[in-house]
Amino acid sequence: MTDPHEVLCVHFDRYLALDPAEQSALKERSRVRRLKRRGFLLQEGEVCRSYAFVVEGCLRMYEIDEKGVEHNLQFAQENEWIVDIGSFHAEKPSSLFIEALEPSTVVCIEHPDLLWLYTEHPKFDRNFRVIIEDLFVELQQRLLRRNASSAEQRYAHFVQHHPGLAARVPGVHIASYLGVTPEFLSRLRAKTSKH
Amino acid sequence: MTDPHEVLCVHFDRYLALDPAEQSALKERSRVRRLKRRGFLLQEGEVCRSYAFVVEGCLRMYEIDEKGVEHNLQFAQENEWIVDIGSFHAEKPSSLFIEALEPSTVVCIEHPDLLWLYTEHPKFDRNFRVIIEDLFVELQQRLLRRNASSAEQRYAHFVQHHPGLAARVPGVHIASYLGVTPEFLSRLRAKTSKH
DNA sequence: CTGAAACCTTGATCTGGATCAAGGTCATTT
DNA sequence: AAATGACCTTGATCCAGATCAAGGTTTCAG
Repeated sequence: MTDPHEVLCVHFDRYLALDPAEQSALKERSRVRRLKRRGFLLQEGEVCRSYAFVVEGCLRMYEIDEKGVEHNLQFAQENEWIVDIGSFHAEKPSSLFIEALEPSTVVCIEHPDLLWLYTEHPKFDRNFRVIIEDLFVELQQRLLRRNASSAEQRYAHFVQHHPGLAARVPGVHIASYLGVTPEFLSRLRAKTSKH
Repeated sequence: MTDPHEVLCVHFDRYLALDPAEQSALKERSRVRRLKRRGFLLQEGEVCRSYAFVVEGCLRMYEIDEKGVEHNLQFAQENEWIVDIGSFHAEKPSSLFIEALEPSTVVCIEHPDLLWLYTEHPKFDRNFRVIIEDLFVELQQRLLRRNASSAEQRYAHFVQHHPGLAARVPGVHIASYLGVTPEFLSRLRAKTSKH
């Protein structure tokens, strides 16, 4: 309903809010993309060309291992970023996929545009530093949990901290995100739901 | 070149190199700390007050779970950073420990000093953004490996990519870092070493 | 409306890695 | 030089979670 660019600008209010000049620069240097369910924003072998900000919908980023098994690394819902940062910055082919789980709307900032924003408006350096720091902390916690907690505990934690995702995303994908098989997740759910 | 501050300045040459003004600002706003073996830079319950850059030695960051088991989250050797970013920025008590595995020398930048550097010299925003981006990518890869590879593969990968650490750090700590028990790591080593 | 694909469940069996237990080798300290 | 504790190894047993197999339900494109 509201303009996707607008949503993105508002998002930055959570950090150092953008002044009008920065807002219009951002609008000029980004573009809206709409994806249908199962549409890809990135596929293995391609260079990840843009930082994507989710305005509406839900996406996942995953890898396929040598046995052909998928491993979900990240979900992104409204107001979250999704990008293969390694591929994006090095401009090297990615080993990841980014796929829409629902019809989705994202705002994309391509590599040269982001660099331009960084150097022309240092506030973007600052804001993206803070954004990544937060993601980094989350990721560290996830890795610690992966090593320190049982599948049951990890699932309980996921449901508690991402109730939206738990309801929105098929179990197969949650299982893969947590590092268990779909069968085992099903059993966990069965156990959990009796009381 | 043996001056720890000097080593830190040189480190930034890998990113946007610092000009003389930035170098002297950095020197003024950081301080050298020496730790003996088993000395702590951070303990559970304390606020992590500083970003630490390792000039010499080797440290680890870990958590102790409710059963009293340690889980190593990160090692840091010469020219690497170690900090609980979450605790540092939120100025909240940490749940982590940072301990020297050897007598070590680090350069510390405290919270107010880093903020001052960020606002006074925006290049630090940029450089720390890039530093964290790199760490973030590494962490993502580790999490993917944790979910997609066997203990044997993870250990092989560790030895290949961190031969220095593999030789320097006791097996117990490597095991914990990889998410296996020391006993199992010992068996992996036995298997691996017979050609 | 229909068929195929996506998704979930449940049972039977198997296995990578954990746990428990014991002994052995170094270093450091006293 | 003994003693303490850190570190590594090896064997026996156990279990959380994987794998394999089958059937059931919902979703949706044609």
